[in-house]
Amino acid sequence: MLFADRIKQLREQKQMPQRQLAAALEIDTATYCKIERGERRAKREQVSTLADLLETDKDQLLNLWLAEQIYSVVKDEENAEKVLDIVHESVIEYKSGFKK
Amino acid sequence: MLFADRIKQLREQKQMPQRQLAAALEIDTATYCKIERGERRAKREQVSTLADLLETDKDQLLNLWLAEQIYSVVKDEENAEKVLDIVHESVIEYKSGFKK
DNA sequence: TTATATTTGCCAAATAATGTCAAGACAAAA
DNA sequence: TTTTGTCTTGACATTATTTGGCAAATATAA
Repeated sequence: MLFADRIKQLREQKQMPQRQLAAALEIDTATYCKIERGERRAKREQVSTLADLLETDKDQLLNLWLAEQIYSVVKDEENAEKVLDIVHESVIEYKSGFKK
Repeated sequence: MLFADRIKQLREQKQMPQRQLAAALEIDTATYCKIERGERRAKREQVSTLADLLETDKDQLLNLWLAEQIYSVVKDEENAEKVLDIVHESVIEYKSGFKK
């Protein structure tokens, strides 16, 4: 489950209306609705705010937020798994000090 | 090695000037230069054209092209690997028929 | 019904991406 | 040094994408 589904799940668990979250993010409820349905992307700072309001772990939620962005790149790709492997390799190389 | 580095490597192996590839892609050499340096993103169709000119496998090059896009999302992230794992999971779920 | 919540479509504004031009840097000759 | 060709950079205009709001439509309750 990625970001959009997750914040919806959390919100429903807490029985909060979208309106309340939208207000906290200072956006229209329609916009918030779109974020929850994956039609709009939340901003990074908004993820943090949401984690607070929904009382969930910031890092975990941020990971889902990032995952959703990546997913949108590969979701229709035949070789999605292979591509992810390639990136995984690059991340490891990067961390091992082979910067840039 | 991701897309940008790879096309540069191939071009140098074949000792072709950027000018030649730029012409084939119908873009300015400056633009091509930026693509090769990762400052601009090639279009999907351009990847195919490049694979032809550089005589390399299309799918493989396309994978690198996708990888580069993903990498740009997670490269500065602490939890890059974890995020990739999450996406990997989602991809598997998707393929297993749990559409949408 | 009435009230509240969510969703949708459309629009304008904001933001990001793209490509070109002109100039600069650089190396290898000549 | 001057020339030639290649590559790179920065500023800028153009284009494309994203964003959020509004209003209307559709649910969901009460």
